[in-house]
Amino acid sequence: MQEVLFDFISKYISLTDEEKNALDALDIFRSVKKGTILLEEGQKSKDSYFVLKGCIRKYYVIDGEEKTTAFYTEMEVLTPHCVTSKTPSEYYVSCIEDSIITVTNPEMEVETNSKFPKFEIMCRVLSEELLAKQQIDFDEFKTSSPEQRYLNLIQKRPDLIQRVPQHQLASYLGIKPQSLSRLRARIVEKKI
Amino acid sequence: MQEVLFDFISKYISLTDEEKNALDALDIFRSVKKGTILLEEGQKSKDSYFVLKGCIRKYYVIDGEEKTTAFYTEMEVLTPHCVTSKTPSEYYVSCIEDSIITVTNPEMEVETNSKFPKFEIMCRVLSEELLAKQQIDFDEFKTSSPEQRYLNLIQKRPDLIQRVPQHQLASYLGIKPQSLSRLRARIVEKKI
DNA sequence: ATCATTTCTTAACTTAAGTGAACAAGTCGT
DNA sequence: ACGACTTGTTCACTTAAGTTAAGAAATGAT
Repeated sequence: MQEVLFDFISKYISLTDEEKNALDALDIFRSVKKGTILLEEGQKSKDSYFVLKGCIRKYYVIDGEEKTTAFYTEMEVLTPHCVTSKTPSEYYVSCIEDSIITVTNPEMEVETNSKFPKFEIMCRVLSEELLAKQQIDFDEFKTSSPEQRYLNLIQKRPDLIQRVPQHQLASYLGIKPQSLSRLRARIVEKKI
Repeated sequence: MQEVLFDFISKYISLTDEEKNALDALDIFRSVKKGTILLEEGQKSKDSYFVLKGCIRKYYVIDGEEKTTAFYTEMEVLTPHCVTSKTPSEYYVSCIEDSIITVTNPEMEVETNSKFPKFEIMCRVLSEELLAKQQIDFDEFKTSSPEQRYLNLIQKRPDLIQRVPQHQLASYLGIKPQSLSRLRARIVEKKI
């Protein structure tokens, strides 16, 4: 499984054997069962998750209702807000498929970054990339209707539609499950 | 005006006189008039903007309609997507008040970062911070109705409601100007 | 295999946003 | 001061999403 991580990293920086060993030594790989809750509301965690295989989801509970706002699949990183803000988490993170992830914390990063300055650069590039992507996604969300957003999702992350329950997809699209169901029926209607 | 920039930077790293001089030497301060278009759709620009005073806005033109997706005010940075993606810009950036901004490009950053490794760290922290903030904003947007979003905006960025035209605010909230006008009337109604 | 739970769909009704148009108020340039 | 353009509001009408509820289908546990 390390290979998947090394391949990912090699897109940003080249790794020496020494660096690979240092990463191995951190013992960051975890195998998690579907349904496992990685982070709960109110918890103070320092852990970031990088998905090597599988899917994790972030959700809020508002007025007793789950509101899913993000899915993280292969090669995606989630650093919960509470890690940087040092406040209790506003949301949950759970595993919606049996998954393999890495679990890291800021201390590990600080240590690795000071030993290998290359990592600092990779972290900056990565978070800048992520920020740029996030901004485009947000813009698209704001400028389109729920129906357009769903059609857009079919184009951009068709896998999600297969692997994720509809009611979780609905809040991801900013609507209610019934609306998504109706909207889907409407689209099929139009095609005929 | 440099002082404003130095104060901002000093929240992240401490600056020596040598470093301050290096920054001065870059000659990055610009004074821009209201209405100036800093970036046009289709353009390939490398410039990032940091607002010291005033307000700039980012907008798309979709089916002949302007869709405003972000405002940047004092102490906020905009690195347009085209800078990192090296593709023509999908959107416009214009100045909606007489403003003072800095204009920088990746070459400057590379140079400064290699001279002063501290800057690399600041850049990472900054973009991580921005990413975290952006994610919270996106989550809030997804989990709330237009009316809640407007009430939220009154709390979080009351200045925007004063300094920005309503029809631009509307698309920022993901709705049409008429809907915002109606929604505002509804809120006033409720208060009485 | 059965029961309970979760997930998804459908329908009727309510509420709010989109649309198109008209008008008033404000701003800008000359 | 004037007209042109921009901005904001209102209204009538259309369309779509929210709500509540019922039931079908799928999933999981024992």
